Amino acid sequence: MSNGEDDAAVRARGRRPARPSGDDREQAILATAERLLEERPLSAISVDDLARGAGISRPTFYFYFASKDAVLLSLLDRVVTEADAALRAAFDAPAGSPREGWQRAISTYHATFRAHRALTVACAEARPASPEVRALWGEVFERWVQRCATVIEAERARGAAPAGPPARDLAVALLSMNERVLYGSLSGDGPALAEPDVVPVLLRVWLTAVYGEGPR
Amino acid sequence: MSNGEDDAAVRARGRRPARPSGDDREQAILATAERLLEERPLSAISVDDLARGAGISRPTFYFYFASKDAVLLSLLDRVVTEADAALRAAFDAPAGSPREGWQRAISTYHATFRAHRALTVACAEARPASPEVRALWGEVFERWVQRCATVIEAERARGAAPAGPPARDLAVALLSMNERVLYGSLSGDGPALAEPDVVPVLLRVWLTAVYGEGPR
DNA sequence: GAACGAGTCAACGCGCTGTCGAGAAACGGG
DNA sequence: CCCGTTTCTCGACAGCGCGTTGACTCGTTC
Repeated sequence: MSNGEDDAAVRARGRRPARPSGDDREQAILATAERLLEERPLSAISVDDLARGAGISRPTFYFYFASKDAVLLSLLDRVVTEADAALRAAFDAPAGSPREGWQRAISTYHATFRAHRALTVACAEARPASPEVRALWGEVFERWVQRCATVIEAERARGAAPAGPPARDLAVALLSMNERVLYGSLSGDGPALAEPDVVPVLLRVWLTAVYGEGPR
Repeated sequence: MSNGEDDAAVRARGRRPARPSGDDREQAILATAERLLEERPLSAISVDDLARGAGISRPTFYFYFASKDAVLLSLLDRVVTEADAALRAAFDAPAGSPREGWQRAISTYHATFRAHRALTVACAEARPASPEVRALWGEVFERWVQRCATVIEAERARGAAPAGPPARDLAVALLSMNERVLYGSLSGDGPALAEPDVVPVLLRVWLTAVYGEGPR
């Protein structure tokens, strides 16, 4: 949800009514996690690594986070909020044709996650194992699906795009493509698109899928 | 590679020169793995579960497989070989237009992996952690990319498809879409396409991407 | 019948996770 | 100024899953 409640509100009402000493530790853990993720996957990072990196002992770690995954979730929450805001801005930007809107959205999506490569890859890999990560990602994905579907329907309504599969289905397929292609290109695993080619190729597929005639 | 060497050749030259008793155990382990994967993810299945399910003790398991992942790899190898053969057949089938070829290929892809839902999902989830799984999947993926790229180039050469991004890049993007959409629909996680909609929607995107004009 | 190799398992060591209970350190009211 | 309360800290424990070791059985082979 990226509500920030699990972070801020709990902080306010529960812990830390006056003293600000332990907040640093929490930040230190997050920073350590981000740093270690640059060099190895989450599965190769133990709670002990995180704790030592933050200058505390392992049990103390559990005072701040329920698990390793909770740290990742907290990190993901920030990035996802950032991405969502950037994406909303890209869509709502007044200037240019709708096609330029797609272009802006795809570049923004790509740029945001590329700026947090290690975290993005780690989350993609943790998703199957962590219900929370799955839920959080599912929510933003659903939001983007709806946003895209709305735009597609608007384009169809004004006659700019032809009829086709349900706009929602198209959006799911295309966003899935973005996700997988981006992951491949960031993780460097297997056959992947080279960095500079990612956006133009994705854009091309989006444009033909949205504006192209179906089988004639 | 699905070369079968790690399975068959090693079997022939190393172990089992005469006695056939232990082969059943190996099959029992594979069968147990496939059965247990129907009900829970690989991460929730221990080597002990596999061993007990096959009626042997845990150390004995290691006589047959190097690890849990090796079992999965062995299972994946079979499915991937099957999928590759089916896909090759779909492409090489003489009848119909090239567009029908795409349709056959996508349905075949979908049908094959759907028939092994649990295994497919497990492999997708194990891929980040297992270099062998990653390598095997990477190989078949690359093979499919090349096959698709070849067809796209042929279509362009005969004037049926317009110029566009490098055929290889297009193939990577579209196959990535297939992979992610199929995984989503099989794992039932997050926003996904409903089973019957998967093939038509994917096909539509493929056709517009390959045959549609780019931004005009 | 000795030597060999396939197959089997109890027992071990390791690294990881998460928890418990006993403290130290800071506040807040009497 | 002391005392209870809350925040924070960690040593030590319990448990699980992995992969290995070493010894033991049993059929085969020479």
